[in-house]
Amino acid sequence: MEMPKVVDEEKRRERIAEAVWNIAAEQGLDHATIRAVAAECDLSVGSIQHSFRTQEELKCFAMELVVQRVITRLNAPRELPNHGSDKAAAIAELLMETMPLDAEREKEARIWASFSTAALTDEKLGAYSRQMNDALEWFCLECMRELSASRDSEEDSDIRLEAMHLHCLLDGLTIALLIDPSSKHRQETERIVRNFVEQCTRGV
Amino acid sequence: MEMPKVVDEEKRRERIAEAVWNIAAEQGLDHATIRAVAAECDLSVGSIQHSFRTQEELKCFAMELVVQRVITRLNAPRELPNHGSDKAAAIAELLMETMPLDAEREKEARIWASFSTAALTDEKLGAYSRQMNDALEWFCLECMRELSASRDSEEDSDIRLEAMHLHCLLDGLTIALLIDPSSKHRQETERIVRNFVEQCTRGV
DNA sequence: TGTAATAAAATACAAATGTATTAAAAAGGA
DNA sequence: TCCTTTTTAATACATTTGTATTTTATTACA
Repeated sequence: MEMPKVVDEEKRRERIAEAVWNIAAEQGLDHATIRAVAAECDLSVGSIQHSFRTQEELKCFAMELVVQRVITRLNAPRELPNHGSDKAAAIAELLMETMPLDAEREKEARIWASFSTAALTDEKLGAYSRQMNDALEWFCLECMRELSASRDSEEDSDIRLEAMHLHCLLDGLTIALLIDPSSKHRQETERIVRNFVEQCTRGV
Repeated sequence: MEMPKVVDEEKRRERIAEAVWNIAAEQGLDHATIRAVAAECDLSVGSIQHSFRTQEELKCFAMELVVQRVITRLNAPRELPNHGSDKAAAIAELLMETMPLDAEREKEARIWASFSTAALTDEKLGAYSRQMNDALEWFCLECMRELSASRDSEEDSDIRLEAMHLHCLLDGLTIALLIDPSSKHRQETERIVRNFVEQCTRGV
């Protein structure tokens, strides 16, 4: 007497959210109107409305999902070489993967930028922005702990500060690459990240 | 037979542009509709239209003006102590002034963030974004040159890279402060900037 | 197969928005 | 004071946008 529920509602919602991402990356979040989103994911406006009562709900979900995916990836278990320069190199690679060095990650970074900026003037989105920020900070902290493990124990507050330094550096490098994604700029980005890691292994 | 021109047209345009800034900082650039701008600066829609033919023209001018003012401030001639730790401290102060550590600068940073993000998907604004970026990069480079002047000459390319590092760090710290402007966060920001300057004076 | 429930699509509609047009007001010289 | 020009205000209008409403199509189960 009930239970039609043919389509996977959650999958549908994610598909719609991804359409929002596409538009946000290519035209800015403010262009993600219901109709534009419907066109982007080949659905009718009615379908979108069936999955999301209001546009606000849709935008929140779209940001929640992107934050959740980023966090999942940052928290993914990893194996690192046990010691020495191998480990440092591995961590540098890890950090590099967060940078928009190819088209796919550039798109992700553009999505991040548009939602983060929107979050500055939208309290609901602000919560997700802080979540994402915390996750990245934690990720940087883990990296710093790994890097400083090899050398004489340092004050934890110092490591925290260096983690925040790293975190901000990554954000800034990301922005710089979005503004100028030239290959020269990409190379400089790589060198800066590697230098940072190298300095950390040497202790300062 | 001509020349009424009572009001200073340029002043008027700047006043309107500043209204755009206010709205961008408080609600996001997409809320800066003609009517909202008119209300913000107590003018009629007709007056705005007299000064700016289209909304696009207004947004471009508003960004051009903000970029121009930032650049002017960055390029302002300064006197620095001649040598040693005094100079380093002065430069740290200089850098700190670019951070959103009070309400006024936080507002400026929010304006910067909204326009910069809009510039990612608006080619016209993109030009101004790159201008501002170059100016900040140059400013950082000057700071790094001052800091490294005291110690053995370094490769210029290394200094350039450190300048880019500093530049990105400042951008990232700015974003972090916009997301979490707590006083604890502000203190951490100050410590990171000072540590950076100090490390530069020591050479690495 | 038929029927109740659900999903999708189409339509409707009010509010907002950019801009063009028109009317009013203001201002400086003759 | 009057007249021409400019500025400001008011109005009009076509689009766009969010959302509500209505229709149509689909699906699972009896």
